[in-house]
Amino acid sequence: MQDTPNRPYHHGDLRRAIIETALEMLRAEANWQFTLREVARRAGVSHAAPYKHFPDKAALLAELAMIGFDRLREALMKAKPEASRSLLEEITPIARAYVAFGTDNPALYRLMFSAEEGRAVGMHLNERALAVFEVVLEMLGSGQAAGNIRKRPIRGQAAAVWSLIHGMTMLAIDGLLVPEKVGSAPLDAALSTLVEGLEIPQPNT
Amino acid sequence: MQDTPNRPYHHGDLRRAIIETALEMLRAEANWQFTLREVARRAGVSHAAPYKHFPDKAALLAELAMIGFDRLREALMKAKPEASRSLLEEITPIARAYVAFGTDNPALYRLMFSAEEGRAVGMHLNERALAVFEVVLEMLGSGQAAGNIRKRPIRGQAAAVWSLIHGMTMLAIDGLLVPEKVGSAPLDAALSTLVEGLEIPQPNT
DNA sequence: ACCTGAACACCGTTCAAGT
DNA sequence: ACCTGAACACCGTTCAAGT
Repeated sequence: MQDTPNRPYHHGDLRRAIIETALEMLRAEANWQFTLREVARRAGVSHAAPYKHFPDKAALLAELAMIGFDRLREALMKAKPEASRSLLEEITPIARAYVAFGTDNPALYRLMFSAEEGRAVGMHLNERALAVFEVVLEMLGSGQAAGNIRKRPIRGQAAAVWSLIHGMTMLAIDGLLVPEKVGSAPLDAALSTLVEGLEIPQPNT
Repeated sequence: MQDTPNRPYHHGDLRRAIIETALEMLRAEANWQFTLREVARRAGVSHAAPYKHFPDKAALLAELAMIGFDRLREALMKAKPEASRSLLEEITPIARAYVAFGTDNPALYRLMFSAEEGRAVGMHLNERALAVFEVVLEMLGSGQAAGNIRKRPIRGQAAAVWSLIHGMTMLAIDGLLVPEKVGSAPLDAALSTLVEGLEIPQPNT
């Protein structure tokens, strides 16, 4: 696919090719044992070539994880509704987009949260992950300002929202939170429980 | 440790020894690349010996994961308070015990939720995992019966509780939900948000 | 400056042979 | 019935050598 018929000795942009090949393979198979050699093989280069562009396997994984976080953040921002009357209307599409990102890209999502090495190396992985947290934070901030949300420490509320959605995504990927096992539409049900804890109680409760 | 000085040719109870050695190693190092050969080495047997007791590496991982779920369930039941006046009083010690289990045994906890193979093999891993879900379910059931909890579909509420606590545990293990980064005492803050969504609104809100 | 091929130290898994 | 040792096909990583 990315190897030209008369591929020259020098690839041209092997770095990008490696990343794209890896992302493709992550998308294709959910339970794939990530292998540097296989990535190189499919990119059409020797297994030693990647080492000219990444210090080691962990560095590539960290890079992929960062891309994953960036994409997740974009997906969340795109899902953000223009205007919304209630918190549930605001939070539901974002939460849906989040879980959908995870279940559509299970291997990548897992990778994003298991790159221990990448995190230890001191790369910008943590910051990228916390950028997702910021999206949640902003949403809650505007909700509090609009008077839709209980006045509580906002970082605590954000921790609750992120934890719940991240946990649900993980359980969904693991096949543990599917309708047959846990009741129908677990996302919506869990979400409304969460929203009831965030929003200011209405008279008709 | 578990290899006697004059160990005979036949180990006696190698199956148990392998499991215990593996658990020990999981406890010792948080970011350990699980290696069948290293387990065998530390158990004092050849690297082929484990294959007489487990069909393959995935089977051993699945077994360890099941043990992990059993221990988690025990820890939760032990943490369950005798009597409790409010939902927060009931749920807080359980949630604390859950997160503590994860942060105390990060490698094992990760393993429990990443044994894709073990789940596919059709072992009883899923059932063991869902037994944890049952603990949450029971707690909410008694809470609803006592009139502490909003009358909502209970499986949805349980999905919210398990997702939030699982997500928080994972984020804590990943070092993403620590006080410095996310505000102080994220567990307590998130928990009170969740509890506000579960319990029937009090007049003094 | 970028890539290859051989080499090294590891894995998981199998299988004939040992006790 | 249970364990070992050699063997096979794989990895990640390094390094001299090629273009």
